Amino acid sequence: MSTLTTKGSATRARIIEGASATIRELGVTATTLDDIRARTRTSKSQLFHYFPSGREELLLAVARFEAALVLTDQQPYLGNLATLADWDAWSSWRDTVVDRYRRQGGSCPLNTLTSQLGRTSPGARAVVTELLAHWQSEIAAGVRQLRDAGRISSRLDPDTVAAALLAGIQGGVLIQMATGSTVHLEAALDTALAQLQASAPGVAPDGTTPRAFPTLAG
Amino acid sequence: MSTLTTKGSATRARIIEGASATIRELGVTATTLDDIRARTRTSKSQLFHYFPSGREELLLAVARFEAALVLTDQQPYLGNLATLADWDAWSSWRDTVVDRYRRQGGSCPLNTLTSQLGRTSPGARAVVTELLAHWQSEIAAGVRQLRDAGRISSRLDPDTVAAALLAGIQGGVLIQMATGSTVHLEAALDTALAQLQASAPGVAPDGTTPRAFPTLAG
DNA sequence: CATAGATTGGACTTGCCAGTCCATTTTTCG
DNA sequence: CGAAAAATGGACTGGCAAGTCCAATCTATG
Repeated sequence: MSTLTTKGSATRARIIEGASATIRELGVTATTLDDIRARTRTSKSQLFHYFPSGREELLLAVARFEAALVLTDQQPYLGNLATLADWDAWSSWRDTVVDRYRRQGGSCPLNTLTSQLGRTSPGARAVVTELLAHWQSEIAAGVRQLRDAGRISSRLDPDTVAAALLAGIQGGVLIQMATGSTVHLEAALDTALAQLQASAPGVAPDGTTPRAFPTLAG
Repeated sequence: MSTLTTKGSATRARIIEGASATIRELGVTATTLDDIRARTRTSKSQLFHYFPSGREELLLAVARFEAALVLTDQQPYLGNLATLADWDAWSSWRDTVVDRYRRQGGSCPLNTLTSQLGRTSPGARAVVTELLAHWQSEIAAGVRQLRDAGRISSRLDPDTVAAALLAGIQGGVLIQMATGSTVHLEAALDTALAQLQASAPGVAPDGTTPRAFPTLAG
């Protein structure tokens, strides 16, 4: 690998971003190198100069890019979860997640990339796995915070709760991809948060709670 | 469309099943018509005889086939949910779901098919949407049953709970595809069931319950 | 400035794969 | 049986898309 000049790394970044955008529009399968070339105004040799082993390598770079995007995008909210022990932090995080995916209109490039690369390339699998682990650990930290502050039942295991919550989010997004609606995503988030809150000491057995957090009243 | 003879429909079915199996192994994108031909010992003309508009049409038929498979596979357990109002029914359903996907080893052809066809073909989208709706309504019926029997809080909305549960399952399977592990799937199911049970009238605020159902003890 | 290495343009090759076509065989049914 | 319809075999086409290659240009730096 030759050392990149300023110009070089700019081009490389342009390719990745363009590829990412193209994939969002067309899907991984339908996206060809020529589509990417067209959007990024690059030549064949540039693509293979910066990603010598070709398409796979570029797609992997896109996966990393998308993963980083998700994290930097969520991080402030996740950070709040881990430090505030405050229902409002959870509530606004919930809204952020829903907003993000609603705006994204059900594309989730990472899911698509996983479908295509997951089987073939262990690298892509690792990227996704690490993203999930990171995400989950931040959620778990938030749950632990709540538990230590005595705001949820001490019988809830933070890691299990976080795993379930993450699964709900991923599934909600997946379903959004098929149906176009975010109701499942919202149901997953709201249900999980309601569960946390309902477990709080001092909440009546039937779920009635004096706090202002949304519950699942029928 | 010419009328199918016995032999004809047998061949057609063989193609669909073979395609389904091939896709499980190779993924949708990597599966070519020749792969399917090889496995099903058919000729090009047969493929296009039974699926005149080609690959897309065949894939759609596979999607329908898989959807039907999931439903007939789950139906007895789902039926129990809707009639028994019994924690054991839920527990064994939970085990069935986990078993099914664990045995399947994280392939989920429907997810893969959605990724590839969802964008292009509205037909595939419809198949998945309908499968999800069906599945969800069966779960919701079970939850309603529990509620009417007074075994869970009346404040839980069956449809919302079912939507969240379904999202958790789908997400769990999706994560299994990336990580190879079913812990998220199990966490989603266990958390949801624990939530239902914890909401039962007579359960202590901290989640302590006299019943034998697994809880999320830390 | 000079040169080595980085960057870029784009024509060309290669191979694959969906889809076409027609000839042949098999089945149905009057 | 015998014609019509259905089923099958497999060669062939056409196009597309990934990857190669080399010549031409830029950029860093001594």
